[in-house]
Amino acid sequence: MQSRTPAPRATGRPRSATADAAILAATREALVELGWSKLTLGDVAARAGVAKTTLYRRWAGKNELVVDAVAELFDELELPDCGTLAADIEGVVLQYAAILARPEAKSGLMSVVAESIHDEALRERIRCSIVERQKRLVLEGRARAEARGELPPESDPGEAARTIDLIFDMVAGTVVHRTLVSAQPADEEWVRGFARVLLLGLTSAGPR
Amino acid sequence: MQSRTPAPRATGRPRSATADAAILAATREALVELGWSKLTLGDVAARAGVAKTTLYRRWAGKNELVVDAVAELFDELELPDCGTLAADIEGVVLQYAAILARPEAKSGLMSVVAESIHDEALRERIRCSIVERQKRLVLEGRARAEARGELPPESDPGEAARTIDLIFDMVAGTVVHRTLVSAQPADEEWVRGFARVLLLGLTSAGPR
Amino acid sequence: MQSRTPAPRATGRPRSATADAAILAATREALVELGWSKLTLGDVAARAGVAKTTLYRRWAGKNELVVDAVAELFDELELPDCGTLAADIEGVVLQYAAILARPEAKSGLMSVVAESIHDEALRERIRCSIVERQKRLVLEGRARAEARGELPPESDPGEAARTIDLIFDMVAGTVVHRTLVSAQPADEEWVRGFARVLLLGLTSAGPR
Amino acid sequence: MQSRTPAPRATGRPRSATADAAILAATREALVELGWSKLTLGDVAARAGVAKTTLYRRWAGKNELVVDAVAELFDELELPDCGTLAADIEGVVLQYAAILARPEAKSGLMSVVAESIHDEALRERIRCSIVERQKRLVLEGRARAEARGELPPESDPGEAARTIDLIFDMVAGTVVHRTLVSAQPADEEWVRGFARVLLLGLTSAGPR
DNA sequence: AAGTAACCGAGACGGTACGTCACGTCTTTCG
DNA sequence: CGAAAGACGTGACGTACCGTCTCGGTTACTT
Repeated sequence: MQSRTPAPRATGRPRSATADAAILAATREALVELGWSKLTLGDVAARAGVAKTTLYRRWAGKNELVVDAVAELFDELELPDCGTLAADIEGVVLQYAAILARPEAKSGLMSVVAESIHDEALRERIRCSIVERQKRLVLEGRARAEARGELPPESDPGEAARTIDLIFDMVAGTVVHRTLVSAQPADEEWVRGFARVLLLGLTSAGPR
Repeated sequence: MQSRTPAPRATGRPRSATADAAILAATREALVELGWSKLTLGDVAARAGVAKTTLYRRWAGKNELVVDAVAELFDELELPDCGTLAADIEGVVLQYAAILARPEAKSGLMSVVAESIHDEALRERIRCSIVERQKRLVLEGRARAEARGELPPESDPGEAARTIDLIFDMVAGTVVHRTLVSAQPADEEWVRGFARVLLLGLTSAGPR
Repeated sequence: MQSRTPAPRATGRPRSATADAAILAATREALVELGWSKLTLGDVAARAGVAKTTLYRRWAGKNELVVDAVAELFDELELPDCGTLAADIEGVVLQYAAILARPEAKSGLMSVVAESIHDEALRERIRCSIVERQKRLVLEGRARAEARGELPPESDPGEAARTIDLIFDMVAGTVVHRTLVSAQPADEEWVRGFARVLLLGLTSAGPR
Repeated sequence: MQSRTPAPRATGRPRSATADAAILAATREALVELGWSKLTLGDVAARAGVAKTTLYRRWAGKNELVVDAVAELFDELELPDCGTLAADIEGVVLQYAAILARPEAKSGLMSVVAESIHDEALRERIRCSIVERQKRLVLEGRARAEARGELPPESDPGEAARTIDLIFDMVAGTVVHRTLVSAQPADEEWVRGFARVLLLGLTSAGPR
């Protein structure tokens, strides 16, 4: 969320801090009820009990607002130490699936990603606010696995980065596709199956 | 795609066949230039050299139109027999990636999927027009692999279906995420790495 | 309605005669229900059980159609010989009022007259089809009154024409205004009062 | 005219006062050029240099707008004291004729009256904004004539009202019919003739 | 009896205007 | 001086009719 306000002015009446929270909450609420395309800033302002101008003073448009509203959802992501790599993978997949099961995350995330295709600034904002926050978990997981000796330490840093990215795309992408496109629940059983395939693929020794 | 027209009437002036093609092409063109949110049906009609009413006579709205326009892109999907399962997997992933590299596919697909979250009918339309068409490739690939003896024949049909779905979600989801969210190209090298992990995960013997 | 058809061809299938009547009747019906501005030719065609093209083959547009539909109403105008000038005037005013009491006449007549202000051809059509048909009654009435000796024979033909026109404007205009603008019924009592004033004004000797 | 605005709010940006005048002027201009049926609110808005929405915020539709635009024309009506009843009648008829000679009055007035046949609210609006404003002149004229002794004071108030209404329908109706239906100018000579008949009819003693 | 020309219904077509909605900006008054 | 309220210009929406056109099929005159 970190500072939409370009410069913290000293003078005049300060901006209401509660308004921010109310607006983001109202945005998520509207996202659930209406979806991205039918969500209007006027409606969000009304739900938040705030004038439209107040909203425009803080965000540049619908996309920016929704990114911030959705990003807050990912603040709760955390990687519990389950003891084994397999369990850790299952854990993170389940957490990610839990967030994506919430309709405000589905509508919001997909829509802003779609919009970001034609908007570089938006893409950057998404990466900072949402994507990197998730990738952190993958990094942590790998570090733990290496510490436990489940994975060999990767000497080539470039290769390491590529692997991280691949894992991340596989985890996030597969869960999203299961949830949104196939419209099937990413429940525990499914997660176990997916995690098994993922783990095998990553740990099986094989020629490059 | 097949038949938006609910009933093929016998009487009256028949619908112009060329108009359909022009409209869908114009839709893809506009999708590339403007993206989903800035695409307007009036603009599409103008590009297609067609009246707005003609467009509304055939499609219920923006979403339906875009689904059909994007679905045509997937008609060219085909599974070349590359001789080995590994090569086949690489082949299909590459083909899918090639389609998703086109901006009209990116914008269009993501946006309608996002919209489909709040629209059951749209979700169904997407499944019929786009998803099933892709899943067919996975089925074919599996059948070939079994015929070659690369994969053991699956006796439990329920388990087989689950595996197919998982593979499909992994392939499509990962490619989409790589291409759209991570905004990195799904080039040949990446595809090789991904296919290797996927193949190892699927073929490694292991306890369920 | 004297020849909408520009040239009566000899060959081919002749136009359905019943269609004309059905269309004009449907027009009057629609005029009653909807009024001029909400009346659509498509709706009239549907009511008449006729294709829109059939309608356009016979009339150039809404105005022309309505003029013909309304003109038929005035065919029934007739001047009964009531024995005295006073009674004759009352009679013709009552007849005119009776026609104007019908809503299809009100909407239709006023609207086409309003349209005729910007359409010379339409004005001419109205004059031929409707106005002259009414003026005939005034002429007849005057002739009878002269024959009875109630009015002195007018020697100056120009002056005679001017008087006829004035009477006609007074009768038709006053009845229309009473009925449409004041929205009061032109009942027998009111007609008696109006006819008395009119008769006194016309017969009182006085310097020009 | 007086206040289309249902409630004069205190808060928010007030409505532009100049916009109202510009819109009504533009309406009259368009009425002259196009007539009622070809007049579009979009065109009026463009002429007035105003957004279409601004127009719809103030008026419910074309009819209401035209009534107000035409009503302003009748604000200038005034009864000059010409000294005699005959001169006063001539004066008011001439004034009314002068207004009706303006094409915006012709098209506008006739059309809204025609529309009012199917719209009670519109009829009421016309009565308030236009008709009553004219009837006032008749009342004034009668009062003056009585004061001068030209007309006997009417004891029965019901009969007085009926006479006023009759005179009003005769004056307004006849002038309208002359101007619009007969499409002849209501010039001074014609007015003199008409006023003479009217005066004789009203003042000649006669049995009821 | 066959040919054929004009009719008929149905309905798609390119248009124009509709009246509404949301946008993002602006001008007010109030706290 | 910020915030609410709400009017403003802009532009797309989806709909309704317009008047024209293409169909397949039907009549009634002509030969």
